[in-house]
Amino acid sequence: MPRAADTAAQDSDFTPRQAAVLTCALSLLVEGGEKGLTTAGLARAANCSKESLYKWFGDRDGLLEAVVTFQASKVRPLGASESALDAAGYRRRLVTFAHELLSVLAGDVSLALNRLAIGQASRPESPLGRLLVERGKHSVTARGRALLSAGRRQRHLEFDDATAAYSTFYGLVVRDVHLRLLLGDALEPGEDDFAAQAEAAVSQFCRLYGSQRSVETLSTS
Amino acid sequence: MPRAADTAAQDSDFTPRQAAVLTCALSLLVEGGEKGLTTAGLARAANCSKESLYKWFGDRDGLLEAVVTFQASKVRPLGASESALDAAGYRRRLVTFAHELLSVLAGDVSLALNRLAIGQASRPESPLGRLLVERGKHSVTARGRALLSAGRRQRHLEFDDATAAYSTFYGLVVRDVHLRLLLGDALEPGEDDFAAQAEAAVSQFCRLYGSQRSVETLSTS
DNA sequence: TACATAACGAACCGTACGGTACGGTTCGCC
DNA sequence: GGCGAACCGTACCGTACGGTTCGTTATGTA
Repeated sequence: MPRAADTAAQDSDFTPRQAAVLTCALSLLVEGGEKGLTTAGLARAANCSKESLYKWFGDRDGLLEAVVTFQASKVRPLGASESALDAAGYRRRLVTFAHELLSVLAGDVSLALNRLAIGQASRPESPLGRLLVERGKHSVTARGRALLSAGRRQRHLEFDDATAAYSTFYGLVVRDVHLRLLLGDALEPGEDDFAAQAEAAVSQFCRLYGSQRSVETLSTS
Repeated sequence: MPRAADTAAQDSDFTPRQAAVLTCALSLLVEGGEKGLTTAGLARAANCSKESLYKWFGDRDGLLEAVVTFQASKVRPLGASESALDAAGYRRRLVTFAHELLSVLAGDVSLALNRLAIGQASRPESPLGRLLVERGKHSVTARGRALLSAGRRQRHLEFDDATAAYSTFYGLVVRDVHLRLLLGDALEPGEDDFAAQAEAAVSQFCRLYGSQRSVETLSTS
């Protein structure tokens, strides 16, 4: 009985059949949460046998892990092109990033997977939360830090610690929106206008971190 | 105020015995998450019979609901005294509030209950998340908004929308710390120094919202 | 055509949990 | 003292789910 964790982690590329099954598992997870994803239910919905599920993923934990890995493998792209921009152009880049961040966090699958990982947090032996953070969140964070560092290099921003600066950026953009969505709370009218929220957050961020040269251009919308 | 007294009395509707059982349920919930709270387990741990549980709380959902309202009823206090302060004193009040906010969110029972509510979010018919938000989060939010409004009245702060201002305050203070704690992630060294984090966040907040008169005093730590 | 590999589908098992029923015990009240 | 309500402890039932086994059905290869 090979450890499902190993096989799933090593070959992150699944066969087309497995990918279809995992996609189906994701949709089951979106509606119904963790309780909505049962082995029998997945087998029925995906027209496969439970035997295959256990052969491919080892056990239920392996299946959950594979779902997370599978989803993370789809969100790989977007290696932010590092071109020099003037202050206004750089500001637009920040706004775009903030907008994307909000959109991703508010997405159905993101919410479902985060709920799943949080539900497993009490079980320290199955590090699903860690996995989710490392494969999903860290890549976004890295992109954000790189974007801010590029801004510093081009003298649009001023800060010492890129990590701290990105943390502030994240806080200004996301606030408690992510948590409330996770709780099933509906957004107030206006809060769901992610473009406007991103604009406002970037304005605030630039008032805190904009360089003297650029702060006027950066902070005004 | 008859209304408030009425609801407050109804909230603490539990007999001492029931309160003891609910306290026990909370500790079961802290270790083991939702899976750790079973009717049989609670009956055994609290030395009561399952029959009594079902008599008092109806069913398991009723029990969960009772746990949430019970915990919320304990977090009632702290009706922020509304005294006029100079800029430095007001700033200290903000820092204290931010520190308390972080401490509460990082507490064991808060994390356990938030995880519970998030886990139930996929089931729209049992509005546990709503309940948690309304009884716990809203009271904190209301206190925060009142604190900011007091600051505006005393000309320490300047803003139009108190709700938006508090949202920014929350974002600067909490960032992604709450979510990462919910995911079971450990805080980086330095991040667990809530006093320092609160100081830094308040400095940033005052740079954004401090009045011209007070911004110098408010923003320097 | 004969054989092998893989997967399907259905039946099955053990367990854990929500919910119920029942006998025995304690405690307050008349 | 006697009565009834509340409660405890336990045994029990039905169900749902994770995991296993097995007979059958392709599909591909020599």
